[in-house]
Formats: sequence, structure tokens, C-alpha cells
Amino acid sequence: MAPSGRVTIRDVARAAGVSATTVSHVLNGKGAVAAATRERILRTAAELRYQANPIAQSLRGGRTGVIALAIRPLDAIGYTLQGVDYFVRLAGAAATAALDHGFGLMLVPDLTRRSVPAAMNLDGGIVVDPFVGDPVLAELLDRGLPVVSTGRDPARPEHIWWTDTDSRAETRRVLDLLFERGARRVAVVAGTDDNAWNHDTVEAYLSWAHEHGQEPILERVPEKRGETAGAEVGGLLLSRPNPPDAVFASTGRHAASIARTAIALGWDIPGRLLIAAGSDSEQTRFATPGITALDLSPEATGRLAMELLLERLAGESGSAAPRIVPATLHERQSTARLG
Amino acid sequence: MAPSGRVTIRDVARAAGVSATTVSHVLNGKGAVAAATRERILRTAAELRYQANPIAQSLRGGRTGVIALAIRPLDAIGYTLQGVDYFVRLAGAAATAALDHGFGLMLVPDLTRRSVPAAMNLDGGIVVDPFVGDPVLAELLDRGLPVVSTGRDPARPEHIWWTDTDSRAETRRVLDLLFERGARRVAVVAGTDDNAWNHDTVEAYLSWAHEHGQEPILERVPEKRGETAGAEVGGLLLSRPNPPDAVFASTGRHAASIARTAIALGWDIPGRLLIAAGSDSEQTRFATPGITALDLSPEATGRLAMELLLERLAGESGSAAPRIVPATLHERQSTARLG
DNA sequence: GTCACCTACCAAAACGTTTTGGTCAATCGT
DNA sequence: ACGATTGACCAAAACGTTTTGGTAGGTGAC
Repeated sequence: MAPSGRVTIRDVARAAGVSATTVSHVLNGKGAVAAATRERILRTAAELRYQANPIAQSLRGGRTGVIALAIRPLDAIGYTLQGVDYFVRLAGAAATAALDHGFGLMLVPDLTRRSVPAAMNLDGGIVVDPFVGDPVLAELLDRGLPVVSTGRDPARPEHIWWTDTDSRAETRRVLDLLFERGARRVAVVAGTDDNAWNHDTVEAYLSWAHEHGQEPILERVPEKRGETAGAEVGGLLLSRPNPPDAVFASTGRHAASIARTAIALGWDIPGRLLIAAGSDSEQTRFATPGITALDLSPEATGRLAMELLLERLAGESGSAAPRIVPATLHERQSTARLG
Repeated sequence: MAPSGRVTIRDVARAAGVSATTVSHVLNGKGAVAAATRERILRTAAELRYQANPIAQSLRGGRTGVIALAIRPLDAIGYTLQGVDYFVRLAGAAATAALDHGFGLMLVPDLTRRSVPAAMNLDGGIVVDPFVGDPVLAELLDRGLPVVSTGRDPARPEHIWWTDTDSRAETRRVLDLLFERGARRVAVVAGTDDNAWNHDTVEAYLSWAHEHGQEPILERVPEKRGETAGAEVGGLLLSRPNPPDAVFASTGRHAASIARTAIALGWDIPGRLLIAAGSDSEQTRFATPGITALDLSPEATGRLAMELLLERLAGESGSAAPRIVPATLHERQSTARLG
């Protein structure tokens, strides 16, 4: 055994009476090795509990098996609250997919703020909800890494390696539902994070309102001010001279806090006001009445992003990107019917 | 430049007219090098944009700079909901602390279920809320890795490397508050995960009840069944012949859903029933009325666990462990006063 | 009989560092 | 004046793999 106490390939070679080359060949299924020899080597390796040293493999092969995960909206607010269950579900799915393929997923909080530790080098990266012109996305690309993002960076149209739900279509789907349930003045409350999701939501709403001959009623609320801001904007909307009869809020937190405010102000939901959310969360499921929401399938998004990245790493560049993940609309009490 | 396109230490050595040894010494501040030479080497390295290859450093030094993070309660339920904001805050703080010291934090979903990918080897691990006799904790320890857990493993008293809040004392603190606000029949709803947190909560409650001459009213609800189970157990508690006048639920989700059920059944909170939670979350802040809860300071717990681990890696074994993190009690409307 | 081509194996190089164990000259102590 | 020490530097080994470029013997074709 090596002085380090670790069993090396040479120990196996010695014990089996062959060269290290042959052991390597057997273990990696490469060269031509006689069946008997192969057996003997495998047996010896198992007996000695040989485990290839991944660092040495990396040094030789140039790959580390480590993929970075940057969750941009959380970077911006310091990993506190917000629609966190979305991100946990996404990160969990991505980590699981990575591990299933022999890769590890490394959490990297804001690469641009702290100096990147020398200790890590990466095979690729996943950036969740990049901002417009996102510096972390840029940094990873500058390093020459293959990067997949969850949601595109609108300032970087050439970067086609992303996965997302079709935010515009899904937004219209919810708006259409509200219309079908009788709403004729639909207000939208979007976030202020400068990313594709908010852009697409607003854009889809404006054209939808135009098509339906409705003047747009649009408010924007910072993602980080979920609970308090929802109350403010809710009060604001409902005290308008010509108040909306439905509110579509992009986050579940905003939708729930607006609903709560409306009820406190004496509005009946769904009798006098419909509420829907662009992202399902604990708040939409938990609210009274339950709030209709889009389940953006973060698990599927995370898994697909990882698979897309791994395919690129494996050189299968023929696969189509971007990849669109379908959302599921959970209809709940909050959009039952007006009147 | 090396054929790989990468600038190596030898390229710098050649350009500066010295040996690779001297470059290494300068870069690591080790040997004795003349000031002029040092300057020249540093300048050359900067000009060539030299970046040490971390894999080669690892191979030589035996360290990878990667720390594993296992979040056990999430492993158990597949990274879906539950008290997720606690875990996100903890993981974010741990990852930030790691990065500040040049380490990366790798997410490892259930090491025991999937074969450990060859691609990764680790310098250490952090296990969040291990179960009693936790197999993942065992696996990491078996590999000879230094491991710090967040919450101890009661089946492994010799493993003293953990960080946690003093669950028993904090539980008593909340119970005392309820008592002070007039409650004389306090019920407790704990989770079913087999870990130190639940054990300590129950144990503290039983002895507290005994001291206060109160018969214990204890219910246990699976963590994963947050929203529906809270309603059930709430109904159960309140329909008892001799119902409680206060409920302490260990998770925010359970507390909030019990509160909602109570209100739906016509109980006034806090007039006729007090509610408190053992863990602050979106639900406790968001509920109407606001629910008094312990903020378990996941950021401090995560950061401290990481620092403890890094100190061990650095060989500073003199530091005291376990380390206790104080919790903060957020008093809200739900415990204002009975009557 | 020899040329070509297999099969089965191996020695050495390569990956890019850090560390060990030097050499050589200059300085110091006595 | 001479051994001991120090300062400045370097060649080579080491870390544990994978890959390259072989060798040696056997077999079949002509």
C-alpha cells in the first residue's frame, strides 16, 4: 500500500502480477486483455478495496466532475425567503440528476462579489434566472465553460443553451382563464427583478390587454418585499376609481398577500375579485381561499437543464436547445367565478 | 504555453528565467527568494495570466477544497416543500462561508441511495438534522472524513462535532411565555422525523408539563404532511372534552394550519387559544394573526457549522464543540394574551 | 521463409503542481 | 584562515492516474 495509506493502482498491479497499464485497461474496459487476467485483476482490486483516485483521474483527463449552480435571485437578496420552494425543488432535482451521472453540483453564491476560490475548477455551470446582462453568466462563459441557464438572458440572444417554461404562453393561459371566468378588468402585479420571466410576463400581458380592448393595469413590486408590499399594492389597486375585477400576480407570495388584503377590505374572492399567481408556492396552496397558480415544474426545469449540460459535456451537440418545460395550471377556489 | 492551451508554472518559470520551484515558492510565499526575483516572477505571472491548476494542487496536496452538504430531512421527502426556507437560509450561509475560505459546497442528495460518483472526493461534510443512527452521517464518517452536523445524532454520542440551538431550553422558553400569558393547558404538536430536534422538543415538553402539574397533550404529525395534517390534528385537539388553551407546534407550517383550523372552528386567537411555533417560517409571519415563533437562526447555524469544519481541517482542534446557537423569539399577535 | 497481422502485455511519458534534498557562493564567528 | 551558517536558487521526485508507443510471440497467407 502507498505510504498515504491509500490503495493505488500499482498495489493492485503488484498483487495481480501485472503492470499498472493492464489494471487501468481492465478497469476502464479499454485495451485487449485475456479473460483470465481480467478476472484475476478484478478480483484482486475488489479484495484490496481499490478505489480510483478521482483527483488523479481529473489531472490526467482534465475534468473534475463538478458543476456550478448559481441561483441569481437568491444572490440578490442573500438567500433569505422569497419564492424559495421553487429554488429548493429546482436545486434538488438538478443535484440528483448530476449525481446520477457521476457529477456533483456545487453551490456558488455570487461569483462576482467574492474572489473565486482557487480550490475549485469546474466542468460547467447552471445559472438560474439570470438577470439581463448577467455578470455571473458572463463570468462563467468567459472562463470558457459550457453553461446552461434556466430562463434566458435577453441581453445575450446568442446564448441558446437554456431551459424554461414558455412564460408568455403560460401567462396568456392564466389571463384567458380569468377572462373566461368573467373578468373584464385584469390587473397584473409583476416583480422588479430584471430578468426574462418578468419581461415576458409584462409583455404577454400588455399585448393580451390590447387584444382584449382593455387598458392595462400594471404594478411592479420588488420580489424581496413579498409580504408587506403585497398589502400596499393590493390596497392601491382596490381603491382605484375603477378597480380591477381580477389580479394576476407573478409570485405566489404577492398573490397571497394581495388576496389577504382584499379580504380584509371586504372584497369577496372569488365573488367580486379573482386572484391568480404565476408561480405556485406554499402561499397559494395555503391561502384561504386556495389561489389558482401555475406550477412551473421546477423539478423538470432543473433536471432538463442538467441533462442539457451533461449532453453538451458528452459532446452530443445535436440536441435541440432551448428546451421548453410545460407548466401545470392548478385551478383553485380563487378563480371559481365572478358574481 | 502548454499544448493544452493552459499557462503552466513552467511557462512562467521560462519567461521569468527561473525554475518552476522558485515560481512555486514565490506564489506560495514559502522559500527564500530575492526581492527583485520575486517581483519579476509576480509580474510575469500576472502578464501571462497564470492561474494555478487546482487539480494538480489537489493531487499533490491531497485536498480538493470540496465539502459535502447533506440535508437529511429533504432527502427523506425528495426536496419538495416542508420548512424549506430554513434549509435555504442555512445552505446559503454555509456555501458563503465555504467560499470565503476558498472551499466549495457540494449538494449531495442521499449518498446511501445512489452510488457515490467516482468523480468526487471530499475534504469534509456537513449533515443537516441527521436522523437517529443516520446512515449518511455514518457513510461520511466511514470514509474517514471530518464531519460536522447541524443537530446531533443521538445514537452517536461520541460524535461531538455539531452545532445546534439548545432545543430543550428554547422549547421551555416558549412554553414559559405561553404560561405567562395565561395558558394552563398547553398542547404540543411535534414532527415525526426521528431526529434530535423532535426528541428534545418532546422531552422538554414532558418535563415542563410535569413541573407545571399539567397532564401532557402531545400529538405527532409527519413533517411532510404539513398543510392537511395540521387541520386534522387541530380539529382533534379542539374537539377534546377538555381542550387546550394553547398549542405549541414545532414547525411553522403546522402552527399556521392549526391556527387556521381553529379560527374556522370559531376559536378566537389569542383570546381563547394561544399559538406558537418552534421554527419561524413564511407561514408564521404570513398568517393572520401573526404567529409567535422561534427564529432558529439558520444562517448562524450554517455558518458556524462550516467554520467548525474548516477549523478542524486547518488542524485547530482546540476549539470547543458542540457549539450552541441562540434562537430569537419573535412575539406576534397569536400569543398576546388569553381572555 | 517471410511478410503482415493479430493478441497480450508493459515501460515510460504525461497531466501540473509542491516538496525534498540538494549545490554554490557569500557571510560570519573565532 | 577555516569551518559553520545563511541566502538564493534548482533538479528531480512525488502525487495516482491514463495514454502513447512500443515489444514479443503466435498465426495465417502467399
